[in-house]
Amino acid sequence: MTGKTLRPPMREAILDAAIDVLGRNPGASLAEVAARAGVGRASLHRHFPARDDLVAAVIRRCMEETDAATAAAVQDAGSARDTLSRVLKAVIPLGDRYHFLASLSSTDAELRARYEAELEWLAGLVDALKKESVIAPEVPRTWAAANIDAQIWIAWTEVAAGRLAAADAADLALHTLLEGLGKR
Amino acid sequence: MTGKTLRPPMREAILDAAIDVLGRNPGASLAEVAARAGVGRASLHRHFPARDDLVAAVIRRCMEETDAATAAAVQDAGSARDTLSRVLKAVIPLGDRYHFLASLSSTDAELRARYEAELEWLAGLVDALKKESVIAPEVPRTWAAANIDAQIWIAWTEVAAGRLAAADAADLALHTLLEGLGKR
DNA sequence: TTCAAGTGAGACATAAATGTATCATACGAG
DNA sequence: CTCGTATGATACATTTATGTCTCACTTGAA
Repeated sequence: MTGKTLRPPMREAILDAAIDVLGRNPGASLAEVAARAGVGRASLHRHFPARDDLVAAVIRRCMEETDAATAAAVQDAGSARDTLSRVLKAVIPLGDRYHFLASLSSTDAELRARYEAELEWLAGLVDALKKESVIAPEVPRTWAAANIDAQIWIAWTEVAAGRLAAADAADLALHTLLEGLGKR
Repeated sequence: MTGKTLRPPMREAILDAAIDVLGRNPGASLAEVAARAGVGRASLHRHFPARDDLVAAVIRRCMEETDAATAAAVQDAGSARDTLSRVLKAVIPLGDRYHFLASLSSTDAELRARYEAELEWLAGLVDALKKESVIAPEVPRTWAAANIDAQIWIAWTEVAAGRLAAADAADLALHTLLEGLGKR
């Protein structure tokens, strides 16, 4: 049948473990990643010959996941404000993935370019929000963008700690942004 | 005379370099720190025998600096809101120091305890701000505290990047907090 | 000038992570 | 059952960071 996507998805298990372990401690050893994945260290090297290969694969996977999660939120028509709301709801559950991208320092040119494109898109959303007077015109672009990133991270942290439900965290993040950046 | 505090303050230069280098990359080598300080690697080891000694000294120094900077802001009487304003103005220029403490994982019990005390104090300030109706009662304590930390970091980043003046960044951070956490 | 203390440079030993190779085995397809 | 593939365990070589040590040099004080 599918014959390819079935069978022990060891590669996926390693990537999940890497996000978890390297997300907490970027300097963690590959032995720790392999142990977390319940896999031998040698097997890890079979799938990812060098450490950089693993890191690049993790970054690529995080990008794909966040892209997939936000695709629907972005495509749907509507105001920029609604887009922001949908993006927050979609991205906050992937906070650990998103955070991995932010603390990224890959030498891979393609990944760098994709990340730059993401930042550019966020800046564009900020501009659209200003046009709708959702964000005040005198708020600097970078200030607004940094605040959106921060709210995503804070919301995910609170959810991961079990202190908030995902939906509540998204509402709180949206409200904090709209009031914090909107009023003058 | 003083004979001790004068002369090349090499120790201070090393600590400054460590904040800079380790702040950007916690896994950086001591050779990088020594090079940034313009000092031989052997000399670094004379002042800080082991890596942990350097890290602990950096953390201790960051705590002392932030304590000193906030001491006046905290002692002055006034509303919690004014205290928050003064603390932001005082701490934002030390954003790199402050950030070092947040991303800390020292095994030193004393430093851990001091850090816990700082978090406790911040939580207390949040409570006081709620009593003054500066922060809405339904905003969770941890949400508010995380937002204060985030604004300090964002403000420092913008100042360090040359995109904002320190005073403007502090005003922006205060405003973002008051509106974001205050209105319902 | 002389002397003591501190420094830089380099050699050195050690520890840890990384990457490679080998081998026995488990597992699924045929 | 048999074969081929992938895995785990292990050993190994290599690299890098760490920490120690020595020695020549500079500097400031006596």
